[in-house]
Order: sequence, then C-alpha cells, then structure tokens
Amino acid sequence: MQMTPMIESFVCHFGEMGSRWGFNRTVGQIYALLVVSEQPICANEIAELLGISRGNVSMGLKELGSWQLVQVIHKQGERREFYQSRGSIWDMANRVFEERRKREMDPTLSLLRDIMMDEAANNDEAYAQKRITEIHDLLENITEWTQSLQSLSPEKLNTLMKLGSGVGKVLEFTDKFRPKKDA
Amino acid sequence: MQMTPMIESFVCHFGEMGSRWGFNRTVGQIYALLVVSEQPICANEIAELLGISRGNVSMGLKELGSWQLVQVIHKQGERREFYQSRGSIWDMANRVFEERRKREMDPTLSLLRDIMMDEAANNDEAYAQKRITEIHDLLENITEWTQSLQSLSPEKLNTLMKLGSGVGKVLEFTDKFRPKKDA
DNA sequence: CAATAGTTTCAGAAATTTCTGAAAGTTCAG
DNA sequence: CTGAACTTTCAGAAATTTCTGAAACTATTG
Repeated sequence: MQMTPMIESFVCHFGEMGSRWGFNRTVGQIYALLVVSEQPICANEIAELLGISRGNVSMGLKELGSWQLVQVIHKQGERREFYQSRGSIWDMANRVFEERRKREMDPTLSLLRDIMMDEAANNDEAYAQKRITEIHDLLENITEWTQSLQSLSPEKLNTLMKLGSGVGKVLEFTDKFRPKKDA
Repeated sequence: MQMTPMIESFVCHFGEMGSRWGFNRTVGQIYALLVVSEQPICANEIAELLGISRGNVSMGLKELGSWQLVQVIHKQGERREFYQSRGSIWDMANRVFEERRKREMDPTLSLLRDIMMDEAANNDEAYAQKRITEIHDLLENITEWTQSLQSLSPEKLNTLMKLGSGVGKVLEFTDKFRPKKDA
C-alpha cells in the first residue's frame, strides 16, 4: 500500500468528517485508509503511512473494533495482526448509523422520557415539558423509521431513494385504491 | 425563567448531544435553554442561568444565528436584545439538517468527485477510486433523498414514517398497477 | 457632547482531547 | 524455558478547543 496524494486527500478529509460522525480524526483516518485498501494492513504500516505512533494505532483500531467496522486478519506464517474494513460501503454506513443510534439516540430518548414523566412544578417546566415531548416524538419517529429502513435490501432502498419525494404521490395513489371503511 | 433540575438535565444532555450534531457543548446548552423557554431571554440572563461568561454567550448566540436557529427580539423600552428559538421543533430539525448538509456533505461530495476524476496512477489508486465512487454514490443518494423529503409537509412525512419499511410493499403494489411498456 | 448601557472581539488562560513512547502484558519459536 | 516478536495500556506531554474578562466598539439618553 502506497500513500499517494489522491489517497492522502481522501484520508485527510475523511478524518475531518470522522469527528462529525462519532470518532476522532485519527480514528477516522485509520478507517479511511482501511476502507480504500484492497489488502489488509498491519498496525506498524498504518503507523508509518499515517505518520502516527504505534500506540495510537492500537487505540484507534480498538475503537474501530468496538464499532465493528474492522476485522483482524491472521496470515499464515505471520505473527502480526492485519486489519481490514468489514463489509460493503452499504454495510459500513449501516454500522455507523446503528452504533450512533445506540450511543446517542437511545440515551437521549431515554432521558427525554424520564423528563416527560416528571410532574411539572411550575409554568416554566410545563412549557419545557411540552417542547421536550415534541422533540421526543420527532426523534422517536425518525429513529424507528430509519431502523425499519435498515431491514430493506440495498436494492430496494435505492429504489425508494430514487423515488424521492415522489413517495408522497405514491401515498396519495394508494389512498385512492384503499377500500372505504363503510361503502 | 428558572433553572430547575428538570430543565438543567435537559440542557446538559442536549449540550452533550450538540457536540455530535455540529456545535460545541456550550452552544448546544444555550440553544437548549432557548428551545424550552416560552419567553425570549437576554444574554445576561443566559450567562447567569448557565453559569458562563457574557462574552461566551455572545459568541454562542452568534454561532446559533449563523445556523439561523435563533432570532433577536427587541422589547419596547429595552435596549437589551432578547433571543428565542425560531420555528417549530420540526423547523429546527430541518435547519440543523440543512446546515450540516452545507457544512459537511457538500464539501465531502465535492472532494470525492475531484478524486473520482483523477487518473489512477497504480492499482492501489484504482481500487481506492472504486471504493470512493461507491461512497460518493451512496452519500449522494442519501443527500438528494433527504433533501426531497424536506419538501414534504410535516404531516405527510409523518405518515411516511409511520408506514416504516412497509414502503417496500407500497412499491410492489404500485408496480402491479403500472401500465406495461408494450401491452 | 458626555456618560451610560449594551454588544462584540480577541489575547491569552483554562479546560479538554489526543498523542507519544515506554512499561506492562501476551504469544510464539527455538 | 528464554528471548524475541507483537500488542496493549497509561502517565504525562502535546495539541486543540473553549473560555474569560477586558478592551474595543456601538447605540441611546439627558
């Protein structure tokens, strides 16, 4: 694996983005490198290619492992561990999404529910609770919906996305053919 | 406006989440406070309620203004500026989403396109380019799709979300009624 | 116009996050 | 078993981000 300007620009940018998606810049860079590498890479080489310490690589790979985004590969005749990214780009996106839901959404929804169950002590809290309920409802809907979308195949989801907001028209269309409650 | 344990727990949590959604903890806390406050709040009071400096409030409000998430309110007989969050919870979510697209997605897609147009110099780059193309395609699809969903009304979008992955069945249903190309 | 109220900006301090490299720990080969 | 290869962990250093509070700036009032 060679570090070329093309790969370097990708790795750098992806690293910046990583910190927006749930892991720090270096972890993002390690992951980017593994995503675009056809061959598994050992930790020492990652350290060399990215210009970071071997210890930092170890910690980064541990983090990526906790997200289940990378896997260890053992080569015959090699004691070193090699790493590569797991699954398709689609699988990766799913994993990141799933892990963020667990780490951010679920605790948030849980806290919002606790607050909603409290008794409002004054008008300030009553209004706050009303707003918090709205936030909770929206986040819950979005979370459940995106979760259900995960059960679709990549192909079917792609079809859905190509339909765009035309989905609204599909909903109207199906309404016309729905049998009336009382004819 | 009183800072009660209920409101404080919300503000603290939301602040932590803010750093995952594009702005720092304190900016997130300022915003959380404004979201759950029925009345506009002046900068001095925000500083007192959150226990932060007046200068920090000023900078945070400036950031929230750049996201178009808050608005200034002028009261008759008052020289101070008051702030409140803009729009419904739904509007807020839309704004955050839109701004993140501009700040993160658009530059990412732009960079990925640049890389895709380069000539691969070796096998490493060819494979990297293939992967980058897949990432680009997926991100582009998701971005365009979510953008088109923004053109739906909250009610219609809510209906869609309640349908969940049943949307896949709707797609099959409409396929059955689509006129054949050559009958 | 001068004084005051109010806001913004920014240098440097403070807080937080990330990193290094060596110690600690684990595994393998001879 | 010992030495070497390999990995992990962590104390403290380094880097980065955030914050403070005072200077700079703006607007209003008498």
